[in-house]
Amino acid sequence: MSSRGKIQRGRGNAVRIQEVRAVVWRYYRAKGRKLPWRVTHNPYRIFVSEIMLQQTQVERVLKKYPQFLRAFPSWESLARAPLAKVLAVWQGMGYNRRALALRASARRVLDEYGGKLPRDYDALRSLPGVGPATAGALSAFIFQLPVPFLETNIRRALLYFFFRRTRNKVGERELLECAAAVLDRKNPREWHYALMDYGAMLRKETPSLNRKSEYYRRQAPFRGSLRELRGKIIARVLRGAASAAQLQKETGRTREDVARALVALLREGLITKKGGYYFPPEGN
DNA sequence: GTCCCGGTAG
DNA sequence: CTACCGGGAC
Repeated sequence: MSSRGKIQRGRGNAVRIQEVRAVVWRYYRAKGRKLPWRVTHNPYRIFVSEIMLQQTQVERVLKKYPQFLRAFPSWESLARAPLAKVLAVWQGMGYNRRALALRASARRVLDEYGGKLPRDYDALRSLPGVGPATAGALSAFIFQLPVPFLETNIRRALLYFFFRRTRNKVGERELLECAAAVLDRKNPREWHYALMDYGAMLRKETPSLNRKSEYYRRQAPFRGSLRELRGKIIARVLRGAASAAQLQKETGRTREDVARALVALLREGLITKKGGYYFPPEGN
């Protein structure tokens, strides 16, 4: 913590932390969101939701989540599913590599951990598609462990509570220390739900709060990007095999762009190629 | 049309 | 640090 940090030990700060907790809990009791992945304790279901929620708004996940769980209700069913099927169900979520990572994680949970998600943070962190935010969320939501973590809503809430008058950018370390300080160790699961809901509320009330975070990055435009093209190619190939020429014509993009996208998608295993035609990934 | 929102991996 | 998706707000 920096010298002017807001959460150094001391009587005043202890009071401040109690106030923050009280505000957050009060808001949660009144306006907390009842989300499908919050009413379950099934590790698989919570794991799926956390992968889906990466870089993806709650409203979109709400739509896809039940469909995905119907198609793949367990670690086993997901692990055995053909990649093409998983990608097909995933369509609309964006960032298709998450679907690969999700199935790969299911396989590792079965093969390495006998179908039981490990409690250990580093073991979670080593699963494909699981970074610090997701590992922390899984620790809290599945295992009720007091692991502080940062994601966008938590970041926003902490900036609001502890750095509202600060002019400078706030670093991740500082924010993580705040997260650890306010964490209610009696109930980490509900505490993080509450803090995230508070942050989500702030987004509507005070836009752009997160720009005070060092973590904040402005995004490259989506229109005309390779990302957009990749998504289109995957969606197209799932409907039926296509040649590069077809893909170029149908997407209206340059041959170079199409070639670049195809090479990358092949390398990542999101498509396959046979006799000049591109297909969804092969079975098993 | 332009901008905004959101974690992980290489 | 950069690449990865898509929908919704303005």
